[in-house]
Formats: sequence, structure tokens, C-alpha cells
Amino acid sequence: MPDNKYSNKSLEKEEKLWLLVGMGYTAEEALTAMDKCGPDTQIAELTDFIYAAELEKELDVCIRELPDEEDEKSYSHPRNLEFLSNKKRKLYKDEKQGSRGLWRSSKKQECGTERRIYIPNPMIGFCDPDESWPIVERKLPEAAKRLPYFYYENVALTPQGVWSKISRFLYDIEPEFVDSVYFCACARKRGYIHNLPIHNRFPLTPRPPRTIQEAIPWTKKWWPSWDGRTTLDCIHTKSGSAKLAERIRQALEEYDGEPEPPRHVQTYVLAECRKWNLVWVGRNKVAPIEPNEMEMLMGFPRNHTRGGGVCNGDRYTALGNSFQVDTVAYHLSVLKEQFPNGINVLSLFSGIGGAEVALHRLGIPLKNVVSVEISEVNRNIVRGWWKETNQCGNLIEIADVQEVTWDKLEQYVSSFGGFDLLIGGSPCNNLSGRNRVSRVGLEGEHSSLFYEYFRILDLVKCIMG
DNA sequence: ATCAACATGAGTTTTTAT
DNA sequence: ATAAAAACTCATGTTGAT
Repeated sequence: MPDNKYSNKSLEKEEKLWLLVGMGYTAEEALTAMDKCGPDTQIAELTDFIYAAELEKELDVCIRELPDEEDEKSYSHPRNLEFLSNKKRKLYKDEKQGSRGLWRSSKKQECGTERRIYIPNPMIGFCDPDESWPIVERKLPEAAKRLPYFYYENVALTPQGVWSKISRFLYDIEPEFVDSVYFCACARKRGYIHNLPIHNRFPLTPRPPRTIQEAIPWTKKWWPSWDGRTTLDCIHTKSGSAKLAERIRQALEEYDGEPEPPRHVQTYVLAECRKWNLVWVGRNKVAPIEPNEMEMLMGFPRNHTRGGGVCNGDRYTALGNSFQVDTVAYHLSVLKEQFPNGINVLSLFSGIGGAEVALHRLGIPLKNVVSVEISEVNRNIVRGWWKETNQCGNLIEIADVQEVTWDKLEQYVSSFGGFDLLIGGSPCNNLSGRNRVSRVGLEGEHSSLFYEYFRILDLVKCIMG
């Protein structure tokens, strides 16, 4: 019986080894890395180490083959070689900065085993939100059917190979890519990996507005005819500057006497409005949407993130990082008839409680919710909501995913009989297109916390049998 | 097939204000 | 000192033309 597999220190090593082998490394590579890096090294660091070793081996091959190599496009082109050397140096100097892009592209040709993930267009997911029946039949792998229900989320448009890797970890389940613009008035292109049934889904009611004009009607008065937007782009964590709004106002005022500004001014203004999700709040006046409006668009109750010492900057950050509630609730709606007496939830990277709010709005009673969230401000928001909505169940708060250990989980499972749903989206900082500085992929400083999601899912699976 | 032009991001770093 | 505002950014996929 593998009951105590994780409970003592010497066997933690076995878990890490198993994890790394699951990631596609050889046992030899994994053992060497664990040997050299020490027993307390995190998975992301170990993968970086293996990557660096791999790269060095590749480099040696390149250098040896250089005299014969004439092809300009080859990796042994002097410029690329210089790049590789820099990269290698950088990796050894700063192990956090590991980017696997090059490794993937050169490796792919070699073995060609990486399953390609196709992102659908339109990004509608498995079901049309106006129907309860799937538009595609999906075959869930057998292993995935034996797990507790889980739901994982991240940005859809990642660097290459990220989703195929996430999918490989999460039991080869095909991601469901959905743009929340089919549920509300703002875009939100996200991928979801889950083992929930997909028949008999239903949307939250009332259905949220689907256009800017319905969602923020008072902007209609000032909306110029040449701004054809009917929906907003993705809501993110920062808002446009007042200086920009001022520049736009000045650019437009020059043409006040004319029916509309010239083409090039329209193009400039529209590009900035799209980039920063600006709306029309007065004559020639644009402004970023406000936190209350973001709450409404994202499906949260009014003032969900307001008050209790939460400043505006925190509200923008928290809301920009959150689930779109209607979208997630549509996927979770299938749980309602299965759990009429309520569910136990393990919520990782909870943020402002998008999952909890979605379940609550579906009318699914929350029995025990273990909520893991690093930000104190966000934990306060969730706790405030929990009290305000008079929840009958227990809310257990944990600050750091690393504190979620075998012992703690086993204790929860024995006290309330197991988790019915594990839900969460791991950080996308190193995956998002907004990031021009450290979009280094899944192994990045923040995004590698995905492996914590996987670790905890795997623990829950083992504990619950 | 190939290519350029275009659309689109749950961001990070530096400077300024309080 | 900390918080807000402003400045600074590019990989990736689509489209439509040769």
C-alpha cells in the first residue's frame, strides 16, 4: 500500500523523480540534477538545471560540427552560436531566467512527438453558450475519469508548446479554449483543462450584457460613429494613463468644427482605445473603465473588491487577474445536479474568489472551501464576501501553495471526507503577451507555479485513492 | 508556398507624486 | 518611505496579397 508514499522526507525524493520523469526527462537526468542541486530544490529549478546541461551538450555538438556546417539557417551559424553562448552564460548566472523555446524548436524536429494544440477560431469551446448540448464530442482519457473533478485555467495565447505541456501533465486532456466575449461584453481568451461532463450545461441568469453599449449605456451619448467597437478587449491589470487621454482630447479638438476627424487621427485614437480599453465619457474625452465596471463585466457583485483598505491599484490588479464568472459558471453548472447538498472545494490561486462566486451564483452550497491565495488583500476580499453572503460552510485560508502538504490534505480529507472539486488558474505572468520583459514560458519565475497545481492535484488523487 | 502587414495581449520597470 | 502614474515593451497567430 503506497499510503505513506509522501509522508516522510526520504520518499519526497521519489516524488520529485517521478514528477520529472513524467515531464519527459530520463531518470538519469533527473537523478543527476537532484544530486547536484540538493534535496530541497524546487521542480522549476531542477528543470532549469537539466535544461542548462542539455543546452551545453547541444552546444558541444554544434561546436564540433561547425567546420562542416555551411547552411546559413542552421543553429551553428556564428550569430546563433553567440546567442546560445550568451544564453548559456545567463542561465548559469541566473537560473530563474530559463527559456525553453530553443530547446523545443530544435528538439521537435528531432523526435516530432509533441502533440500540436490547435486553438479554435471562433474560440467558442465545446459548447455554444446558448445551448446545453456540446457541438463536439470529446473523448476523456480513461485515467482522467478516475480523478476527482478538477478545473485548470490559464491564458490561451501562450508561447509555443506551453499548452501541450500543460495538457501532457493534466492527463492528456484536450484544453477547452473559450473567449469570454461570447458570455459578456469583454474579450478574455482562456484555455481550460477539466474532467467535468460537458452535457447539460446552463448559463447563469440574468445573462450579462453582450455589448459595451448595453453594459455602459451612458457612454452612447459620446460614442463617435467612427469608433465601431461593440465589445471591449481583454481586461488586464493596468489602466491607461491620464496623459494619454489628454493627448487624445487635444488631437480631436483640432477638428471640432468638422463632422469627423481625418482618417489618420481616427486610426491613432482607435488604436490607443483598443490597447487600453478606453471608453467615451465626454466630448472628445476617453477614460479607462472603472473598477466597478470591471466587477460587473467580470460577473462579480457590485463593490466586491471595494473597501476594507483595498486601494484602486489593488482592485485593478485583482480584477485583471480574475476569472470571468459567467464563463466559468457555465462550465461548472453541470455540478449542480450532482451535488444538491453542497460540495467541498480546494481552490488554488483563488484571487478574489471567482470560483467561489461562480459556484455560489449557481446555487451550489459551499460546504468546505480550502482557499489558497498569496495576496493578503485578496484573502480579505474573499473572507469579506464569505461573511457578507452568510455562507453556512467553512472557509479555510492558506497563504502559500507550498504550505499545502500531504499531511494537511490528509487531515482535510479525513475531516470532511474528500474534495469534490479542485479548481484554479496558475500565474500567467511569463506566458502573457502583455509581458515584454520576461515572457519566458512555463518555466518562468511565476508561471512555473503550474507545477504546484499539478503536485497538489496528484496528492489529492493519491490520498483519495 | 512565402511574406509583409496587421491585430492582440490576467506585464515590468522607471519616474513622479504624496 | 510607499503608492500611483507614466513610459517601455514583442512573441505569436491571422489574413490577404503576390
